[in-house]
Amino acid sequence: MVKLRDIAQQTGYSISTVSKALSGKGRMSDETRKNILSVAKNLGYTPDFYAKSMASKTKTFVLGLIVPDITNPFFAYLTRGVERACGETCLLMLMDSFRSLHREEQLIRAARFYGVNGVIVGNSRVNDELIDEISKYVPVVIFDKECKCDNVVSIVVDNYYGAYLATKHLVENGCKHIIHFGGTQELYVSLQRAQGYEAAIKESGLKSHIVRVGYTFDDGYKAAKKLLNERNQFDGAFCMNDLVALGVMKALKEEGKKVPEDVAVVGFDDDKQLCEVTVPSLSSVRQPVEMMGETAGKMLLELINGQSNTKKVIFSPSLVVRDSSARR
Amino acid sequence: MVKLRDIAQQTGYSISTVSKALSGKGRMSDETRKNILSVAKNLGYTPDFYAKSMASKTKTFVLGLIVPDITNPFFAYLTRGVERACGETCLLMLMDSFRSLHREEQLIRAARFYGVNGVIVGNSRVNDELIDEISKYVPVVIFDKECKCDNVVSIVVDNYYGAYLATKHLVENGCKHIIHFGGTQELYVSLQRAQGYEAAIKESGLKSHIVRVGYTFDDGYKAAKKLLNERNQFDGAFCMNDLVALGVMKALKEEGKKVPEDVAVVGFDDDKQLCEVTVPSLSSVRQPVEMMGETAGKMLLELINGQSNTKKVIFSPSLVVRDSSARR
DNA sequence: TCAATTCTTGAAAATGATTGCAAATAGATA
DNA sequence: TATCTATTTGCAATCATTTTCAAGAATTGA
Repeated sequence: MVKLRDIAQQTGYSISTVSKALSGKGRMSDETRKNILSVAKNLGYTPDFYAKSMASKTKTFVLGLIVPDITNPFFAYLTRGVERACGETCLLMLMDSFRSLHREEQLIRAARFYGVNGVIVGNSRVNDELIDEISKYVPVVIFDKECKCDNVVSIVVDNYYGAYLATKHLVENGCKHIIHFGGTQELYVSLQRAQGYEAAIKESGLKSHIVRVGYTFDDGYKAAKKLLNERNQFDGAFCMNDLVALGVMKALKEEGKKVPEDVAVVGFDDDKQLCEVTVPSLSSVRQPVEMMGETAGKMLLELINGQSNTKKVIFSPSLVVRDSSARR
Repeated sequence: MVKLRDIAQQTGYSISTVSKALSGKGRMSDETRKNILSVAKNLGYTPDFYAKSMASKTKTFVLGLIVPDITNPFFAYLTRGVERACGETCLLMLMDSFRSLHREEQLIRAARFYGVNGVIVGNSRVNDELIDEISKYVPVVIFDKECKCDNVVSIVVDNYYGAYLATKHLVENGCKHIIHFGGTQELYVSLQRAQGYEAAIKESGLKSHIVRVGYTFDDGYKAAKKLLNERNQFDGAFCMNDLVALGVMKALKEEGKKVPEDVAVVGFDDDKQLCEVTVPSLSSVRQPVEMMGETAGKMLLELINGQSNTKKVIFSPSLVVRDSSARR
């Protein structure tokens, strides 16, 4: 491990001169600097991060981002947003809890020991106590959850509004029987979306019909299959997420229904890899994930710098209309 | 920021005693320890990570994983594999270079200062010099690249064989005119796949037809569209990756060709989110990504522990047959 | 009561860098 | 030659912690 001392010995200069030569701060003859620089390069010198950030009081920021499942595109794009907020000024440490509560707790605790100056927790099931505890030591930004703690900023999406938008869109496209293929009841997100759906339905004088399905392709497929076999008539489907929507579409196709002519379908999440690639392409409610990530990063940096002006940021989703619901 | 000195002043003990009390290492009276601990808690003391890890030269057992694009499912699953190798014994630090060469270099250099004991570099474009340099200080595992350096293990996939498998499968399903929708020529991976395709074609006495396309959905779509408009006849398509395959399928559908009846299609990468979700579901060549990640993690741990027995690990891909190529 | 032993505690060096200030050197001017 | 200025360089303190070693206090046994 090459240190300043080694370079000093090689060149015959003092440690401080070497330091100044490398940082470009001190004044010295060109010859000296050139000499030192070349020796440093030869020896393959790299500054010790810890020593450096201890000696100079300029903090090098490391932001920690904890996600439940990195293979989920939602979190992948979230990551990208945070990264953008980091820019060149700080590094991002991404930790995947793999949906394990235990691991998530472990990671949250570990974060503050690994030189992390702040933590972003994406969509966590961790109990509030842990967040409270950790936020005493390290600023925290958290998704889809609120916290009274000083050091915490919440970032949420208006799921209600997104569901409302999607349903309204189906109504405006002439759908008369719109089924909501929803998630399980425990999840707050599911509840919000179901309520948004109901509001739009009621407003339009239609009858609401909610099926509790789940979150996977299979969940959507099976539920739709069952409904169709039971001769349930419907001409619109607002689905919990894109995967469910695709499952529904597959069932429809198998049963000889055309999308969007017979049944219009809208998903949620707007996973582009999925929505734009299928035939027909899938309409979906888009959350501005990347921007949310960027905002999270910015908020966290503000918190770290002690300028926490905001407690909560709410994002509005928008509707992306593609072929699966374009009836006209 | 509360430091040891503050606790020392409050309690009247020396800094070193305080340090020992907190770390639990030194021997001292219970009273002293209890006293120090409570004051530390009151003041909300948190150890300075930098000072700590500078003073104690202890290993942290954090593995660094650098990927070019975390939104790419391939790397997301790779990550999952590495995580599995980590288990409970070490933590994973994931860094995304966002396909920026500059950032990748920055990350590789930075890695060894963040308490990272080893680095896994996924699919890097970084020049070998940097790898050589960094591997002097920290063990490295690298994908799709080889390196003579002592501290480096390479992990590669037999792309040639994968392409061969896919093409052979099309032949066995009765295809007579199989087109390869390939990637650009620069990429080593593209070249290997094209060669595997050619070998299988030659072996079967058919005529090879390679179209240099690219890597995106649009690339596949446009190329297929063009071929069909030019009245090029083909009944089989082996594509560079799944996205290209889906593009080709969309073009086929638009031109009234049925998959797999008129044209059988096979992709590469076996991105499940894509392959299983489309209609028809897409046959694809599967790389054992997750296992590759796990192996990478294990290799790295071995390197760290100084038992580097292996220099290179080659993985065999396999073919996953789904509806898009199932003719019988 | 004295020596031996154990327990508790603190002084000080080390970690690898930064940085203000002083010293040394060189060149220029009187 | 002495003085002054500008330039170049290095000393030493600092950062927050760990850790070794030794000193001092308390306890034990004879």
